[in-house]
Amino acid sequence: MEVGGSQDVLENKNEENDFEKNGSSDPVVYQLVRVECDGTLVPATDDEVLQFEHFLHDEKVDLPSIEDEGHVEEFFTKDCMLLKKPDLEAGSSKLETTEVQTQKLDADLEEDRVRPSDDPLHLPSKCTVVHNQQIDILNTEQQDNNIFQQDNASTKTTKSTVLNYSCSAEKEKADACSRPVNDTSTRPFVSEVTSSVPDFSILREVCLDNLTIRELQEAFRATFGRQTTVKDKLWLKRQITMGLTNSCGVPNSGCVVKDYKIVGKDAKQEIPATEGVPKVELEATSLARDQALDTGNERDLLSSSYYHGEDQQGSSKRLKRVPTDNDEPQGTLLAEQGTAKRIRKPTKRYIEELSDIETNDSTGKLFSPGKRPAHDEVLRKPRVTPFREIDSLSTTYPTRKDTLGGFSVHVPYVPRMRRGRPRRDFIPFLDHEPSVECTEVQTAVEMMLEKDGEQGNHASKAVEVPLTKNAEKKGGHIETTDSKEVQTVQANDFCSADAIPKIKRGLKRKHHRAWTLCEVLKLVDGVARYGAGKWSEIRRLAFASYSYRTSVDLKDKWRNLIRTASQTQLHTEKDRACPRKNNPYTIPIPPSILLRVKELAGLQSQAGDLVVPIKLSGQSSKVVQGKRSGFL
DNA sequence: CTTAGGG
DNA sequence: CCCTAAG
Repeated sequence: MEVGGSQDVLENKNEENDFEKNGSSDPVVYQLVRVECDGTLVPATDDEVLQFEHFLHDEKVDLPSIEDEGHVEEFFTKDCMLLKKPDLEAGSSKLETTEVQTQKLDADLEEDRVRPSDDPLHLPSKCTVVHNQQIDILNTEQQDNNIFQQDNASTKTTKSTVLNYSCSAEKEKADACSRPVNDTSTRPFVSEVTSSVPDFSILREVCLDNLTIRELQEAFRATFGRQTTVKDKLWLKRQITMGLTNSCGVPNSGCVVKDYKIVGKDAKQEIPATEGVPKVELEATSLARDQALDTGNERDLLSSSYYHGEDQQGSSKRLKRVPTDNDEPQGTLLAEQGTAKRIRKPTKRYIEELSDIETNDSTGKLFSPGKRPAHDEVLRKPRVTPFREIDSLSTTYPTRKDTLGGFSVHVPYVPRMRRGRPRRDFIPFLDHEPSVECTEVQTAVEMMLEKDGEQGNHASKAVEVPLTKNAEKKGGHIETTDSKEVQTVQANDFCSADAIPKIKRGLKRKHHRAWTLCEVLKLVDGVARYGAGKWSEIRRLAFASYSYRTSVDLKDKWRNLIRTASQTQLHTEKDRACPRKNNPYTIPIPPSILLRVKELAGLQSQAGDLVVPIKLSGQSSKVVQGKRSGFL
């Protein structure tokens, strides 16, 4: 069953939009919802979903451990929160850990949600990801690393935008939590993290309740090795506690951490440190449930639903893991090592992103929906699914064939993803474009062949290549990208993002075609006949043979002509003095033509609505001695 | 799709 | 040339 579930992940997701559904199915589904002030959940809008998707995606794909906390934090600060709805059927055993973690996390999140005003950062409405069902992700053929990614991919397809952030996050969290101080596991990031983790031995016994926010933050830092800007005491406490105890079953309040154990101040319960990490966590969780430890209402809700499902799968799902609860981290370590999965090495990107996020966060500058999101979002997008996939396969980008100046070449292909303002700071990917080399030749040829209009039309239009491969994803993702400026979750796009736009750019740019004298003449004539502004007409009638000149081109050219004409006139004499100024590469336009252009321009502007074209039967430039030519 | 404009 | 906003 599990397996089947996993396979159907995507499908399930699609179908599980409605979080009302119970967790009868295995798949874990996250739905993005908005939590209103009153705590009600409202389905997120596409935009919101979009945002989250990115965010989530990032998280999942490359985020390793501990940092998760940070992310979550970010989440909050951004007024977004991840909520998992635990209809619980634990997925496969593997997943379980995650699941459990998730549960806990959710609890935390919920907690946060419940206490909106605690933190200034919390805004009235929030975005929440609801976890509808458990997905047996782990069973998927993809291994840990890929799982989330895959998940994302599938998610994207869904318009409903089901997000499964918690999964990874949870997982990570689990890792973090379970990670013992001396964890020497082979996991790359783990070691890394570990190193950064200050010895919280000093925190072995602490009563978090007595700490100030600042102290808590400090403790947080000590525990997770990273700074936090969260000012939510409760949250901090919980995080810290969890971190120290490797447990997620942390009461909302009144608890003391003792030797990696949580000691309920209220004497409610004592949660054994779950060294077994996730797995153990599960146990712990269940335990907690039994004990009805937490006072949190939301918690109860969660647990109820959560456990609801659990009963069925209960034993089977649970890790076979022996409940050997060693309070000792070491034990945890061993256990961890024994566990095959949960190995995800941090991506550089991830790291950067993370830091970036933090940076931003610390800045205290919550991104304002207005501006930057536009770019960032777009930029980020690409990396999300399609590209990722590609990336993993081979670091190459998809290419398409294009003909430039008669040369057939492969150019990186990227589907057009946005319609918003283009990014300007990208580094031209054009260098790639073969057209450069060909250009000279071609232009030269063209010059000589001004007549044959049809020539070289190939280059002009980039063919819309159906991206079959990315189709699905695109549908879900890229497409959505178009949505205006959605406030993006984060602005850290720099790494992956910028690459995409460039590519696209390069592809699209039409081959440059120098205007020939002949064309200019025709243009001028056309303007004279039909009037400036009738570009389509002119193009149709006068440029019938030059298919590569669009009305826009004509317009642009005309504009340039006017510009040069005016300049030339003024500086005619000067030009002689400074011949260098004349661009040798531009075709010198005979003064006569310029003159005429000028006149026409003047007439046009003057006439205003006197659109009536002046009939110049004669081709000679001089002919047009407009009555008003004097004006200019 | 066309135009007009800014880049 | 590109990209967009307006028609």
